Amino acid sequence: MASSLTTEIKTRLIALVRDAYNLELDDVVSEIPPKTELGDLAFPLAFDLAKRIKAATGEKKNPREIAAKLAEDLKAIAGVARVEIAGPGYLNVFFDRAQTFTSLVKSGSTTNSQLPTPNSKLIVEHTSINPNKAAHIGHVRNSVLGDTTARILKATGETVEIHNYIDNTGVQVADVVVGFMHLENKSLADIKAIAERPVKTREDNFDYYCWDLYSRVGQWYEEDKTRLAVRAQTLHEIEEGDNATAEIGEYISSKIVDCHLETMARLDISYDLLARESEILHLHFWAHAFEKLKASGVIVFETEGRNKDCWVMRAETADGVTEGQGEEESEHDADKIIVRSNGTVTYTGKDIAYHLWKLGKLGLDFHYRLLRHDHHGREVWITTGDEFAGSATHPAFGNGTAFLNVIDVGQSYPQANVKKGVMLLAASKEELDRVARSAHLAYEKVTLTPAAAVELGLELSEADQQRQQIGMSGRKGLGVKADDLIDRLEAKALAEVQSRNADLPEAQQQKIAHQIAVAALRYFLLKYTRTSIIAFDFEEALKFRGETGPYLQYSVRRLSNIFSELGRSADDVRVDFAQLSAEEVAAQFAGEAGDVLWSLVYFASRLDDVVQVSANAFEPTHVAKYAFQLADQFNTFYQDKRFHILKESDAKRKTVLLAAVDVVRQKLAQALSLLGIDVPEKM
RNA sequence: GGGCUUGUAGCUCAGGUGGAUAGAGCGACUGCCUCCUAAGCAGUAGGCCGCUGGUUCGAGUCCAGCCAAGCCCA
Repeated sequence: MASSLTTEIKTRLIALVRDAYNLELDDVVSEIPPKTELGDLAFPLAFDLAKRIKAATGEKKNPREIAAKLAEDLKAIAGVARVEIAGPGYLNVFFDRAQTFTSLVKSGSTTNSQLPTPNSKLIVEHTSINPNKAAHIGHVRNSVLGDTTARILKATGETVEIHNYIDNTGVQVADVVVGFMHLENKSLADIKAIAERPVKTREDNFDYYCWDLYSRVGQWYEEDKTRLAVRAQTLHEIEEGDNATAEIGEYISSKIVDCHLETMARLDISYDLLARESEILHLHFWAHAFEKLKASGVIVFETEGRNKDCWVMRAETADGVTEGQGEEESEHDADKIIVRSNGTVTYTGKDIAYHLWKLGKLGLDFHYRLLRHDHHGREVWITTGDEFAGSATHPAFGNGTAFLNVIDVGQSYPQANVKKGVMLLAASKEELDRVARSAHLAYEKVTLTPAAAVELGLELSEADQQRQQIGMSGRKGLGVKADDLIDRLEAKALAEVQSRNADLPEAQQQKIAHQIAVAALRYFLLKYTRTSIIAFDFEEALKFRGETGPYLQYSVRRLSNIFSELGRSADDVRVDFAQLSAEEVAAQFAGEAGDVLWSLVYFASRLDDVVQVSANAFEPTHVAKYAFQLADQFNTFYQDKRFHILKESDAKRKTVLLAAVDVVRQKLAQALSLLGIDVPEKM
């Protein structure tokens, strides 16, 4: 395959440079030339070599001359057709098109040949929505990023365990409990009646009910600040457990979690484990971690200064380099406090305890029970604090080699501290290296354009009208609810499907509309890099044309339709293809039309590389952009007058074209699957 | 005040480890359904890549300093 050939060429170049110039290169930079005519792989290394040779020997060499010397040897590598020196000294390699293409066709649907990384498990945490109200578009960005990143990591051979952290004892849950108990004077039975009432419209859903209630509680506090004492008391009772308030909190949060799981299932997102804050509390994870942190000296007790009587994390990095010691106190000092002078633990402290568990270093474990089977029938487990409620047998959770947390960018500093705390406890260099791979997958928020805010019923102040974007606010009840948006997408897609495929049964139309809606939403959220703020605009999100998910689906549909029209399978075509000689295949890649065909096939062959880059950077948008480019290139090819695939009279040429179509189809379908996008049977 | 992030076409955004003529979508304009094809395609217009320096054979990319916006922390 192309990527292994690249590796071979690089290895050879390093050896050549060693022999010819006595220089040791760590790696060789390669790039893809801007035009097919310039070659398939370019090495600008002669420029760098000229400089290094001059520095070492004082001898001035022309980069072109150096490149020419190296080129001779590369020609001998199997799979390399020819090598050219271009411009001021580029070394451009042309692949043997027939050979590369033939191996691509042969490899069929097999993906990366990479072996699974042994003894490694990545814990990906995403979603983690406060269980007190309906999920909105910002939450969905988190879930789609996390889910897609996990799919991509798995494709590179990683073992991935997906966690969804549930803060069921936090202040947000407390607020909704306050709403039910103090604003509405409802008992647990009353709340159950609401949660379990028959649902006629979305508005009847329990998470929608809580959405409104939560914003009313916010107003209630606003009206009289002394009411915040009610919140404090409620929160305290929830944290304590074993009382009526805690029971209500437990019921509400569990019901809301159910709602969230249903919402995410619509987008084909699921989890291995739901880890709950209540268990972290009641199983005393923190107390355990506290002892470890004290014993290892990672945190120290301050006896003087402004952090007097606090336990703080040492201002020393994992490398042993001290930072900002002495007079220069860090501005973020407060966050390095792990235990306050009044004896309470900070969030950072509790989070360190939880992450020690993720890495199997806490010396404590949750109990687990099977919560449900997801929409694919896979098991979804949840933690429990009650040993007897837990299942005797369960999968081995946690004990990961590294953790990846999908959390919005606002948490960057606390997250950095959590990682630092965990790193400081690493027992060995090897462990440190493994844990160092852990990362905070920070992503920017989804905000509202002023137009979207107006559409949601917000009356804009003059100042707001001037702004580019308006932040969503759960507290104010301002936001685009995930289920509302999916509903709108499905309705719009259904109208489109009906106008194109009126003859299909309604159930099938709805299934297709659903698939299109999911594709539109997922791609909309993945086309941006993580660091880009998405200003949500209804018109933009509801688009099915241009750079969108439905465009990608449509492209795969077209690719597949070629085979339906042909009346033969891709396997049949591969059998035909195997009969062709190398010369017959090569003939189809000659000339200008051959260049067009080759660049399409070559681009399709690059999926594995893109997936690897995407996985390394935890940036799923790379795969999304690649899929769009591949689809775009195919559609251009498809309308090119020189390629009338089914009408092609030359049987051998037709076979090569069909084999090429199949390669593109498989790679594009594979990319879409990594993005969590299904391809409808008809479009 | 400090930390993080961002600044590229009218708008929204791509541009791994510095490389050849900086790209896409949307919007605008001109065309293309007698064809395996219109959820599509071809074409036109649109750029001091925030500013100023520096490193380099070569900078949208790296470094420094400014300017502006957003977020986080006191």
